[in-house]
Amino acid sequence: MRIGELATITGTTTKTLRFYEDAGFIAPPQRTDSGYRDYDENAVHGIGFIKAGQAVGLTLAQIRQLLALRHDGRPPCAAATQLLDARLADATEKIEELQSLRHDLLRLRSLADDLDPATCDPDSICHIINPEICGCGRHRGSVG
Amino acid sequence: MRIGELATITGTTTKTLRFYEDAGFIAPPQRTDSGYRDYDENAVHGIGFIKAGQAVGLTLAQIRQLLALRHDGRPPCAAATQLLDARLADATEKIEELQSLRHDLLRLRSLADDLDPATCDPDSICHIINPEICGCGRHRGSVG
DNA sequence: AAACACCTTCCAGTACAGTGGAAGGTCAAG
DNA sequence: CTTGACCTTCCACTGTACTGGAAGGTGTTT
Repeated sequence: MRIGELATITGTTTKTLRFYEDAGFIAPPQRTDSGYRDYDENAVHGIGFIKAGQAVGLTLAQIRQLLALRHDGRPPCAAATQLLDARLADATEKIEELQSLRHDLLRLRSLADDLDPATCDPDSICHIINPEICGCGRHRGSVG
Repeated sequence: MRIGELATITGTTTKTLRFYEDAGFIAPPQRTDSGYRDYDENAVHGIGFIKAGQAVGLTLAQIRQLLALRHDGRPPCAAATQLLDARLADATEKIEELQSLRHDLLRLRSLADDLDPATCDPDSICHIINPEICGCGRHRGSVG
């Protein structure tokens, strides 16, 4: 099948597929006489793996590690399990950070209803968003 | 005060402060005879506002909007409240996504303990991370 | 006078995962 | 024989928030 069809059935774009090939995430496919890429069924599995990895929050760099193991003929299961554990710890931590951020936001939100814009001091720029009352630095990392 | 001192007391770096100035987040300060930046107390408030905004998850672009209002002599309170509401919705949604991701990760993790690497099919690359069993596409956006 | 910390500007690079667009080739239908 | 959909390569760019480093000036201390 050609690149457009593979893009459609895997839910990506032709741009992305060429990018994956250039970056070594999928094997370069056969070519037709006119130079068009000609994929087989395995390509669908390859893209599926990348998407599955992304769905559980792996980066392409991590997915690349797993692919390298498989390429060497070794099952990537142990490495995958480690990455899963790391993601699990990440996700748990991020949930906690977001919950703490959410509490701060709710607090500021009710403050916003109580404060009068007319009493807002220009020097401090804003009396709602303010280092005195925001949880400055408490949500470590980019809590997004 | 000079840039290094301002960096220390605001918890940033001189690089970042020059970046903020270049990008219009803080007013260019006075200069000494030798060309050194010479900040006053208000600069501390300016940086404090930026940090407070970041602490509640605003982007620099959003902080810039609020600064523009203040610059025009208008209190940014109403706009800040809107941004707070948007962040609140964001955070709530992201928490839900992460919780769903976390469940998937736990499921995969226990699967990983049950499956034997020796039975892992090379064509599908990995029997743990797999479009069939991963929540492919269910965690919309970069759930990070 | 030399060492050292600090300051200046300017340009380029980081991570991440692609995306945009130009310039041109291929193939089937009308 | 031309239209339109699809394909090719290649290079540069997106957004976010900085960060690194070169080349050189300033200011205080020893």
